[in-house]
Amino acid sequence: MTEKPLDDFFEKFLNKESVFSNKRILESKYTPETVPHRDEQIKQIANILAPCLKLDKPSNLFIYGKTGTGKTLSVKCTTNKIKEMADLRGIPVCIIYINCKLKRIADTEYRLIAEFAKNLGKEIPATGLPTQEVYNLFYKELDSKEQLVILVLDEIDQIKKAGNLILYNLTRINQGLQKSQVSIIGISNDLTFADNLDARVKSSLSEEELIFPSYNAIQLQEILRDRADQAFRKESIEVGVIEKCAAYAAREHGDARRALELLRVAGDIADRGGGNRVKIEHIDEAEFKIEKDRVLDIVSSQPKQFQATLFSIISIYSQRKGMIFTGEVYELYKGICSKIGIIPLTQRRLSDIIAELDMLGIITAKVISKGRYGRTREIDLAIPHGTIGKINNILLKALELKEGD
DNA sequence: CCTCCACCGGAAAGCCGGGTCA
DNA sequence: TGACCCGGCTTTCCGGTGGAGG
Repeated sequence: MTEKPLDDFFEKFLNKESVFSNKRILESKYTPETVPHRDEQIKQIANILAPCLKLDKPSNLFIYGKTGTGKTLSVKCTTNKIKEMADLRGIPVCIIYINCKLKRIADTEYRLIAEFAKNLGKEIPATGLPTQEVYNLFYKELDSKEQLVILVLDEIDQIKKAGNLILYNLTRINQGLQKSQVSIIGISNDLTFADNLDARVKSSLSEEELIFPSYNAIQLQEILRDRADQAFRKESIEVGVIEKCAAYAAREHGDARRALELLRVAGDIADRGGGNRVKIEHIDEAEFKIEKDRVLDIVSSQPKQFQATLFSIISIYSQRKGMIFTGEVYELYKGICSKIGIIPLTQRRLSDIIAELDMLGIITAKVISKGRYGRTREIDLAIPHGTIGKINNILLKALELKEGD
C-alpha cells in the first residue's frame, strides 16, 4: 500500500483550477439583485402593493406563469423592498411568504394556517388541535395589533383538496378583523388553477391578475450570460455553450431555473473531467445526469408498494416490447408481493399508484379503450434507456429479491 | 347500431400513527 | 387517562365508458 497515488490525486486537485469562480451564483437558492426581463411585471407588482406603505390594504393579487419564469423572484424582490421601506419609516407591514409545496409544512389547511401563525410569532402544535381552533389562534394573533399583513402563497395549486375552503376563509379574513388588514398574493404554476375555484373565491382572490410569460431562447441566453459572467472564470466557457443551454431550456417552455441548473452541472462535469473549459458536449452529459439523478432519487425514496409496482412494470417491459396494461401489472405484482412477503393492495389502489408514478414522470400511463377488450391504462416506461438496468438493481435490492424474478 | 369488456375513477369510510387537552 | 383531532394510506362499493366486434 503506497500512499503516493492519493497524494498525487489531492495535489492535483488542489492545483487544478475550477471552471467556477463562484459557483453559488448558479445555485437555485441564490437570489440575484435584479430579475432580467421582468421590469414590467415588477413595476406592476410594486404598483399594486404600494398602498400598503400608507397602511391601505392593497388588492389581492394572483400571479400565473410556468415554472422558472421568475414569479417568485419578482415577488420577493418587490416585497423585500417594501419591507425595507416600511421598516425604515416604522410602518407596521408584515410580509409572510409561504411555499405551499413544502411537504408536511404547508400543504394542508391545518398546516398552512399553523405556518402563518408561526410566522407571526405564535407557535402552534404541528397536530392535535381542531382546525377551527388553529384558525382562531391565527386570527387572534393577527388582530393583536394594528398592522398590514401580506400573505404570499407560492405554488398555491399544490394545496391538497379543500383548497377552495382555505382560500375562501382567507379571502374573507378581513371581515373579522378589527385592527389589522390582510392582503393575499397567490402564485401558481398551473394556468388553469382558477378554473376549478369557487366563483366567489376567484373574484376576490384575483382582484388583480398578472401573467408571467415564458422566456424565449434569446432572453434565456441573456440571463445565463449574466449569471455565467459572475459564476465562471473568464474564458472557461466555450462558444456555443450558453446558446445550447438556452436552447435546451427553451425547448421545454423557457424554464430559467432548469437552464441554470444545466449550466452548473455542466460545469461540474467539466471540472471532474479535468478540463478547464466547459464544452458543448458537457451540456448533453449534464442533461442526462440531471434526469438520471432525479429518477434514481425518486425510485429509491418510494415506498415498497410503489417499488413493487414499478418492478412489475419493468419486468414486463424487459420481457417483451409493446404495450403494458393495468391487469397484467397487477397479476405480476401480486406474485411479487407474496414472494417478498408483503400484503398486496387492491387493484383499485394499484391503479392510483400507477397514476402517481405517471405524475412523477417515471412512466407514462394513458387511459385507452381496447374496444371489445375493455378500458385500461396503456403503460410505458419514461426513463432513459441507459438507466433502466440501474433502476432495476435498486429495486431488486430494495425489495430484497434475487436476480431472475 | 348495440353490446359488453376490463378496467377507470369518484365517494365514503376505516385504520393507524402522529398529536393535544382537561 | 380517555376523548378527540388531523392526515396519509387503503379498502369497499359502484356507477361509468370508448370503441372492436357482432
